[in-house]
Amino acid sequence: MSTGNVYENLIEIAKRRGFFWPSFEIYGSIAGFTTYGDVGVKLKRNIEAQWREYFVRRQGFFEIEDPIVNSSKVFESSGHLANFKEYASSCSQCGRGFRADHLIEEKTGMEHVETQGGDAIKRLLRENNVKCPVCGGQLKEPTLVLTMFQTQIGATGGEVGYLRPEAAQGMFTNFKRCYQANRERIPFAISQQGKVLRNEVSPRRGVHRLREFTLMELELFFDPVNPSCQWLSEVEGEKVRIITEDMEEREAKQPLEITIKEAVAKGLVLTEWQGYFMGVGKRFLESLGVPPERQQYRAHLPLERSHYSSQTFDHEVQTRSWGWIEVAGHANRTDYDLKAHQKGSGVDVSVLRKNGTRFIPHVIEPSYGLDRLTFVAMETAWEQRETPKEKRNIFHFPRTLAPYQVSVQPLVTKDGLSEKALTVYDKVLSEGYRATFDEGGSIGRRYARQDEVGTPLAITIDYTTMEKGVLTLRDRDTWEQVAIHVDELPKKLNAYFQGAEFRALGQLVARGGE
RNA sequence: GCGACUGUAGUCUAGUGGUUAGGAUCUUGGCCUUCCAAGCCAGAGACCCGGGUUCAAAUCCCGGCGGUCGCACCA
Repeated sequence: MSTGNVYENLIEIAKRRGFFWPSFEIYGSIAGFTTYGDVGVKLKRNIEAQWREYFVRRQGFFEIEDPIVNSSKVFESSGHLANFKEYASSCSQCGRGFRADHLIEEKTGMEHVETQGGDAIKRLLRENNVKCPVCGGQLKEPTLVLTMFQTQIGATGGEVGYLRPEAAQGMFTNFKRCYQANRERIPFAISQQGKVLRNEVSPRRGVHRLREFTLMELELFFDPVNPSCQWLSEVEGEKVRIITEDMEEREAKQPLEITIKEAVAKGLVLTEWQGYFMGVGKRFLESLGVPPERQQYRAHLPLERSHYSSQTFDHEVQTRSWGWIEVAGHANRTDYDLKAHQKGSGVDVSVLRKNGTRFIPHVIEPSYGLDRLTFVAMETAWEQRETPKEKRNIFHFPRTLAPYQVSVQPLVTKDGLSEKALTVYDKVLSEGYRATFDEGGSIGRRYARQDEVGTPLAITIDYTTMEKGVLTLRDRDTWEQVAIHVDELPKKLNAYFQGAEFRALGQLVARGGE
C-alpha cells in the first residue's frame, strides 16, 4: 500500500492550517516533540473529552492529576528503573547496534549481566574480546541508553527525579487515598490524562513516535476472586476483531471476528473487565470515525509483554499513512504494581473482604495515546474532493470533535452585511459555540478555508438577511444550504449539535457546490 | 544509534560557483464581487545552522540539526 501522499498531504495541511508542527522550529527542531496549534489543540481536547465520556463519566470513575516529575522511588519500586537501563554497543565496522549485556551472556554463558552495572559490562566486553556477531568488527565502548528522562529536584544536591514514562504509576501510588475517598468499595477505577515522556532512541513519523506525548489511562481495581464486570452486558454483543497469542504465533493473517461475550467465555480475553474495556474502546474509536473493519486487537506474545503484564492486547487502527498502528494497550497488570509499591514503601495497600480476608486488588488497564488518535481522527476525516478547478481538502470530523463548530461570514463586504454578520457572530458566541468570523477574500474562499479545518456549519449573511432576517446555513459535507430565520438560529444550532439532520434544519435553497 | 537519500518565502516548487534567487499558491491593503479557493492593482515574505575551500558559496567539502526510507530499538 503506497500512500505516502496521504501522509505528506496531511502534514502539509497540518502545518499550513495550524493543527501541529515540529517544536522549537526557529532553532532547528528536535525530533520527537510536536507543538499543537489552535485547531489542533481544540481537536485534541475534544477527543480527550470524548474519551472521558466513554471511559470515565458514564461509569462514575475517579480522576486524578499527579506530577510529571516523580520521586525516583516510584520507579525503583515499579521496576521501571531496572527495565529502562540498557547498555548498547554498536559495531565500528558495520554500524549495527546491540545490547552489550546480551552479547556477553551469549559469549560467556553468564546470566543477568545487566544487573552488574556499567563498569562491569564494559570490563567484561573487553576481557572476553566480544566482537560484532554479524560482521566480526570491533565494538565501540557501550553507552547507557536510558529511555526515562532524569532530572534534579531542588537547586543544589537535590534528589534525583524522573519524568514519568506512563501516567499509571500515579493511580497506584495514590490508590489508598482514592480507595478511601470511594468509601472503600471495589471494583472501582482511577483515570488520568496527561503528558508522559520517553527518551526514544529514534522518534519517527511525526506524532507517531514522540518523546513527549499525552496518554489517557485508566486503572480498574478488582477482587480476583470476584472478577465480574457489572457493565459487561452493555458491550457483550460488540463484535471485535482479535488476533490471539496463538494466531500471532502461527502468524495468522486474518483476525478472528468474535463478540466480546464469546471472547470472554472462551477464555481468549482473561477477565470480564478487560473484555468490557475492549468493547468500550471499539465504540470509542467508532465515535472518532474509525469503522470496525479498520480496528483490531492484537495480543502481545509473552516475550514482548511488559514486565508487569499477564495479558496485553494492542488496539490497532489501519491507517493509510502507516498501515496498522497501535493506538492503545489493554493490559492485565495483575497485582504487580500495587504489590511492588507495598513492598517499596512499606505501606499496606491490601483491601478487606466481607469475610475478613485481605487481598491486593488486580488491575485492568486501557491506555490510549492521544496524539496518535488525533492524527487518526484527521486522516479518517480527510477527503480530497475534486472540483472542476482544483482539489479541495475537507475534514469530515464528527460534530463533537470539530475544532470550530460554526463559522460566520457576510456574503459580500459592503452594504452593511459585515456589520450584520458581526452581530450574528456575537450571538453565536454568546450561545456558547466555538465560532469563527471570516470576511477575507471571496465567499467561496471562506467556505474552502472552513472545510480545511473541518468546521461543520457555515452561517452566511446575505441581502435577504438584511431585508427579511433570513440567513443560510451551509453543510460542510454536502455543501448544501438551508434557509432559516435569524431568530431561530439558537434553536437550530442546538438541534444540529444534538444530532439533527442538516436538511431538517430549514428549507433547502442550494444543492452542493451551486 | 548506523546507512542511503534529502533541506529554497506560511505552503508547494525553479535554479545555480558570480542571478535584482524565479514561479505558483497562501496572505495583507485597495478596487470589484448576490454563494463554493473568480478578476484587477499594489505590498509583504525564503536559500536549516556552524565551520572550511574560493577573489566569490544558497550552490562544493566537513560537522550539527531536521525530514523520508531501511536496520536496530520501542520497557
